[in-house]
Amino acid sequence: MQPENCPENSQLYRFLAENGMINVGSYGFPAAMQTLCTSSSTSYHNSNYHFESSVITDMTPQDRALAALKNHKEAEKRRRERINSHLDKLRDLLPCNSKTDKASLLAKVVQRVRELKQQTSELPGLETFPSETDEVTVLSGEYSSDGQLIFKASLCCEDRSDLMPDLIEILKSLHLKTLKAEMVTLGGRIRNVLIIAADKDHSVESVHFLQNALKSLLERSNSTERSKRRRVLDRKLIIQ
Amino acid sequence: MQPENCPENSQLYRFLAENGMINVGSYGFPAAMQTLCTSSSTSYHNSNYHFESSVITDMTPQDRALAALKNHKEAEKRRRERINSHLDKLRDLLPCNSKTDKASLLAKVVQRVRELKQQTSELPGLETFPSETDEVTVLSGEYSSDGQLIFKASLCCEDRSDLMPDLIEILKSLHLKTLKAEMVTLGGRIRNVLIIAADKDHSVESVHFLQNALKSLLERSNSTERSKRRRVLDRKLIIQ
DNA sequence: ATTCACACGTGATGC
DNA sequence: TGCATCACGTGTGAA
Repeated sequence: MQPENCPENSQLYRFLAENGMINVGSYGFPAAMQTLCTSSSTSYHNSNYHFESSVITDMTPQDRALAALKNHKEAEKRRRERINSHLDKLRDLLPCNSKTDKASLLAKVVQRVRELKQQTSELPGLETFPSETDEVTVLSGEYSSDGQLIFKASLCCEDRSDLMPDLIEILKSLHLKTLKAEMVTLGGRIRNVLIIAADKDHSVESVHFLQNALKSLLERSNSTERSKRRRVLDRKLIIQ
Repeated sequence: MQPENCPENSQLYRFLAENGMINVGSYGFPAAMQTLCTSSSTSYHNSNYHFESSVITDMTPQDRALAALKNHKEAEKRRRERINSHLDKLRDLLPCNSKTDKASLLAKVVQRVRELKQQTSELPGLETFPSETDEVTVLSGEYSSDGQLIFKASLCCEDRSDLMPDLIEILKSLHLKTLKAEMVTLGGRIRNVLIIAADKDHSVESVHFLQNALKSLLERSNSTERSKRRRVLDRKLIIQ
């Protein structure tokens, strides 16, 4: 807890304060008590203030504006704190001391994630079964003799019945041909590994588009509630 | 390239501008050309103004202040861009679409790094040899029958002659006893794995302090130039 | 004295 | 409308 940083120093604040808004501190909503959540950073429950009608009706437009401003200010502060707390966690996780730059820290994180991603993808046997974490991997691939770009795409997520139609639709819309497909499900999760051929004309863009499309596909999977997670038969299917 | 964001909207700017500083755009020093570093994503080309010496000598204090302000503004903008570009890279690396929150994105990153770190630390055989990436791992450990906390600490970094003395000094200052030590070097890099006992009184704090101390040790290793990287004999030493 | 990184409060924008 | 996020310009302290 650092001492309050005296926003009264601000010219604008002084300007407003001198115009008769004295008790700035008494207005405004209480900042929603933020409970520490493990990872997802977003627990904005209990924004339930019950205030009497008189409080509302007594608010002049100026008061409302000031209250909104204060609210906004505090919300922004909470947002910063949330982001910074995650950055601190990352500082703990990576080999760097506590006073490294935000930018350098993030650079290290990028590097580390790339490395780890590569390491795990190189591990034999781990790739065949679906993992517990969602994943989209699109490797750069090579050009075949006739100029087509051949590359590998992998998608690991919760299984759902309309996943394959969506996937097929995506591939069709991007004019991508599936040369080989490997599909493994285990415990309600699925891993798809596709070998794909892209037309020579827009091959690079297609790869990038595909990556984004797969990610949004995956987001859609996540937005559907977990409670619907039906138990499906584990199956392994290889088309080639 | 978005259209200029008209800082003239700002009240302060307007205030300054109305006091006779009309041609704000023509003043200002060129931002110091920032050299491109590999990872930091910053292409700050073409801020090349070449001004005659008269320009400098003609600077009134007001001009200098304005120039400094502009400089500062631009530097800050560059900093933001640097950070955000790293965040964008992380967005590409993780399974999330391009419009996910900064905070949520970072939460995912934390989760991912934790997972990957755990995965790789569980892999047999990979841990014995020093890796190419610097690493500090301090596992939580267990309490022995006499109340001491027994835990494992691992440190992987460039080898250097005064690493061991530093390490010993750290352990001594934290009142930690080394029960078992394993040291493997390969190609100028070293991996230390220590089994450590902490006094019952400040065991938890000691673990945390140790982690930070090891990290700063590692930072010191990095700050010494790589050119001094002497070729040392690979060795494997186990004390127990 | 200059540079650098950070936190802050604010306006804009989206839902 | 209110409540999110974001980019921005600024003040400030450390090297």
